[in-house]
Amino acid sequence: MSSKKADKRPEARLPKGMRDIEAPELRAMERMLGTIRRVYESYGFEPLDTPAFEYTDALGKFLPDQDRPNEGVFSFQDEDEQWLSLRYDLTAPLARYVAQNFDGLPKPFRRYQTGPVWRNEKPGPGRFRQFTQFDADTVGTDNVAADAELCMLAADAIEALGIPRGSFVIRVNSRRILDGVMTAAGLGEDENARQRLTVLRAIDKLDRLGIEGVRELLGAGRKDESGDFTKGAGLNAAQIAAIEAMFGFSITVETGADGLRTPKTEGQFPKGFPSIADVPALNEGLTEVGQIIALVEAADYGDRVRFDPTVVRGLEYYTGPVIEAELTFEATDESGAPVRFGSVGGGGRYDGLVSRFKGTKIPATGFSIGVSRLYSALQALGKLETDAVSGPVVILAMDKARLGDYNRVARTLREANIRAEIYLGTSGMKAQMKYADKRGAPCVVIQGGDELARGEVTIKDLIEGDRLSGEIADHQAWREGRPAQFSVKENELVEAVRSVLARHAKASG
RNA sequence: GCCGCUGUAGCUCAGUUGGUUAGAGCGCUAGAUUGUGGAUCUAGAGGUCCCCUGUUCAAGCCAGGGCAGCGGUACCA
Repeated sequence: MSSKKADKRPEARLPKGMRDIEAPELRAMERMLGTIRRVYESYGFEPLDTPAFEYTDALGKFLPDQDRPNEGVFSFQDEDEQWLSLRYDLTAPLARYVAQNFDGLPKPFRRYQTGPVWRNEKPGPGRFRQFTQFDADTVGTDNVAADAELCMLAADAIEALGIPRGSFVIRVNSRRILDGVMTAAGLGEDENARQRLTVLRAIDKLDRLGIEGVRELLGAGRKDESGDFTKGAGLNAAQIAAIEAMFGFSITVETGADGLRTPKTEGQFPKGFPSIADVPALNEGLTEVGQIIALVEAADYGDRVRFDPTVVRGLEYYTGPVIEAELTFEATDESGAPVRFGSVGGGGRYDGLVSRFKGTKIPATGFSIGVSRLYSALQALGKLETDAVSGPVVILAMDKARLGDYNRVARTLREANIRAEIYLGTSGMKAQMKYADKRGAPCVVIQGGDELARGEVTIKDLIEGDRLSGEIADHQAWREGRPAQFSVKENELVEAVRSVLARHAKASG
């Protein structure tokens, strides 16, 4: 029988696409962020933090013809009716910060930043509405050395996290190459803007759908397994062949007698289309990617960074080189099904983002790691020490009148750098033992009337006790035998606890 | 947004052609055991059978509508 009162109780539940992160993951995540931070710091980037929300117009998310914030971002109105939005990445707030503080900043300005971002989209497996990014950006230079550096930074960060060389690749392309190819294919005019977007989306899906699927999307369209039809770009066979020709473009680096490296590009369109040298955007794009490849090869990153004309990235603001960090190994999930991790980070050059706020041109380039995705990958690779922190030593509250003494015991352990806590509940000894077990305590400290009278403390090694329990079937014997416990004088407490901790550190290491 | 699948205890699930008081395992709480986490045994708590409407003497089961979750797809700064 449910009362009306009960019906009014709120349901304890998470908003969809949100999640709680508990101690083991939180600790592993923090170690991971520390590793990435050290790499970013080593390249000279400075930390910056900005607020979770910004004025919506500063984030640049207005629909062209509507006075309301775009869907996809969480927005609300301030008391003065101005629209505010939760940040959906860390780049837009950076652009605002740089524009606002431009005169006082060193140029180029280099900063790193991590924190949660929010997107109001349908959540999926491994996709949440709140997630963490870790960005490094260089603002105020159009030097491709900045883009090349980001490729190396990405490789260093991923490797520092324990992903071995050969299990990941940093793929580089340029938006100008894509634009040039589309121009060559006859899609350069303004009226083809929509078609160009469709073409980019189709190319972006090459790794997932294969060449056949991309052909369908470039042509009439494609029907997926669920029966849903995706309209294609409507290109003719010759145009499709021209786009496909791009997949064969290559860049090689030649080292001359003087030790200087010169990039050499190769590729050609089918008959009836211009040569690549005759399309300015394409030429510039290949040149800048060639320079990046030459720079990373000179620094011995050539095995981890390579040109890939199918990299597209976001459609909205990239203007030059685009980079994507991809994991190339496969793993299996709990049910044994294969999982591909794919992209764990990306970025590129966005020359228009800061300029939105100022009249002058301020080029910028950046790279962003998708922290949660990378975390799942590390987990699948077994590169996370999730149990690196053991539970605290639990001091049993045997006698309430003696809480003062127990506090002294706790303090002694803490001063010796040992995590320790007094049982703070009100239940009896049995429940306290269960509590210590559940907390993952390596041992408990027992000081009841017997020990007090002798000036001693009893230490029970829970891990050793658990092991011994396998050999004891009879509960009476288990209980009365008091396995894995011993008593020492009060002043030997720290030493005794340390010996227990050391025993298990060895056993697990 | 579109397509498909699934909704029964905290979790995983069973539930007969529609038939009385809806079950199991695990988990949880307590006792056997007043100073001992495991094992064993016993007991207990825990249910809007997703919601609404309909069919029927009778609905967890049938029909219609809705909602939610999952999977795929689209979009993704």
